[in-house]
Amino acid sequence: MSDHSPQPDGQPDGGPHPPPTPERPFATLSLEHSSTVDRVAEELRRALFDGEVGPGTPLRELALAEAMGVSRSTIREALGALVAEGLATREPNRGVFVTELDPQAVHDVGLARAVLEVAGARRWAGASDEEREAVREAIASFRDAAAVGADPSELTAAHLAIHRSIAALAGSPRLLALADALYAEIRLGLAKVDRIRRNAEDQVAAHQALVDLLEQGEVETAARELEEHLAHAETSMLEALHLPHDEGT
Amino acid sequence: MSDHSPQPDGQPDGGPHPPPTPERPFATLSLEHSSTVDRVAEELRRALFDGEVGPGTPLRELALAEAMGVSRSTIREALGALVAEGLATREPNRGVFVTELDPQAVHDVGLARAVLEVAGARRWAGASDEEREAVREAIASFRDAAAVGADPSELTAAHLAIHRSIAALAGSPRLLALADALYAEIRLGLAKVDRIRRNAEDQVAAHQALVDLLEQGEVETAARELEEHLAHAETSMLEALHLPHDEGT
DNA sequence: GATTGCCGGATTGTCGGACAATCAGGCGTT
DNA sequence: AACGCCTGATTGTCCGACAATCCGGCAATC
Repeated sequence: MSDHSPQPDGQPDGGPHPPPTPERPFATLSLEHSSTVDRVAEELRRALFDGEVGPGTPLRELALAEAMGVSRSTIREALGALVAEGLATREPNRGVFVTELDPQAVHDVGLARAVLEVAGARRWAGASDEEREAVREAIASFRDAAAVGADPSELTAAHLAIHRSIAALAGSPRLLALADALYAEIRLGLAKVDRIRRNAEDQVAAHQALVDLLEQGEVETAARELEEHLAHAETSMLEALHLPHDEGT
Repeated sequence: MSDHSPQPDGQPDGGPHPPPTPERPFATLSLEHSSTVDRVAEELRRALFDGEVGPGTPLRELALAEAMGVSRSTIREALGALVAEGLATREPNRGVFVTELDPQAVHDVGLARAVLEVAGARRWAGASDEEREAVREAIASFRDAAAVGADPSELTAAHLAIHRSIAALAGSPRLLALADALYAEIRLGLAKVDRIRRNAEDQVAAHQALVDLLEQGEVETAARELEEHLAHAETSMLEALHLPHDEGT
């Protein structure tokens, strides 16, 4: 929860820069300093999300250092970041391991999601125009992705982007940062079992219906609908995790 | 968000160990490994909360290393932890500084608090007995502290402990971890302006009334009451931060 | 045969030193 | 006053080192 928007990759912030004004001529310019640690952490995240290293796998400092051609110190710092994001777990004097999602953790993530997203949905009317528009755009992207039959991982990303935009309605960077961390954990759990996706078209329709309710001011109905949707998603994810017989690559 | 309970000191978890059973004879035993980094981080937190180093102060690696008699690497790691908790901010190539709370940040913290605590309050009936009991105990402690006229910092701690116990009602470690981070930021902001506390007895009564509502099942009323309380707390904190003329020491 | 004691390899935790890259501020030049 | 340059301070990253800790296996013990 450091810079309060780890933005674990995948969902672009959407917020374009403010236009330049006569008094502030270069307001559009910005440049992201990328430290080595950042790049290492990013690469590790990618590997986790792509399922290249499964839950429980130890992340050895020396091995990683040699593999990525950087010093052990740098790896150590990057691992610290992953641990802080919940993607990995540090066991003192034993090392850090890719986080394993037990049913309890899945439930907790579901619970936390519900609180954040319902809070966002309830604030639909009070949110800014940009925030509401972001939700519509997220749905549109999801619809497009489903239409062209994108791969499961892209569908998942687009799907989560919708929920993220809903959580963003609350207008709190800190809450959004937590939501991002939760979505990252979800992606971690779904890395290897993405195929379980049901009919994408149905999903699009369901989410569209949800937003329709919001647009019509039926906030409470939408909130209940959302909670149900999330409860369903949770059991669905539990099933997926209980059938880890994926047989070796 | 690593172990999901940084427990930034102050509020003990309250949850005692599960009793030993015939099959698990030593369930009560546990031992906290304290690494050097942990202790450094803890000492830094203390210094921040006690106002020994004010917001905006740069935390120089070399200086800290020499002062605390540890290596720069260790300091660096500890600073990373503080940054991850939001207590400090890292500016690339410039160093890490004690976080300064601008009005916008205060508002965000207030917003996030409201979401988390209201969510907890709404779940009063659904929470476990221990969690409800924790709220009552927190209030009792606060009352005691007010009665014996404890110092402001202790009062603040006891006060926040109440709100923490309410957030805990939601039953989600992840949400609670975020709440802890928020309380830590609040403590940071209040480090030097603790005296603004109004009549402690009134505060006790107000919180007692809130819990009474919950006990009576008036959840929605309690939720509204709580939101109002938090909004008030926010403006009160803003006032405090706008009068930083603390002079001397 | 189960428990205990001990050894060895692997890995982390911490240290110290080193150096390039970057930044802030001062100083002189134009 | 704006620009360019230099210097000192600080960070980012690297390397090598060593003790502490942990795991596993093997031998000794009851």
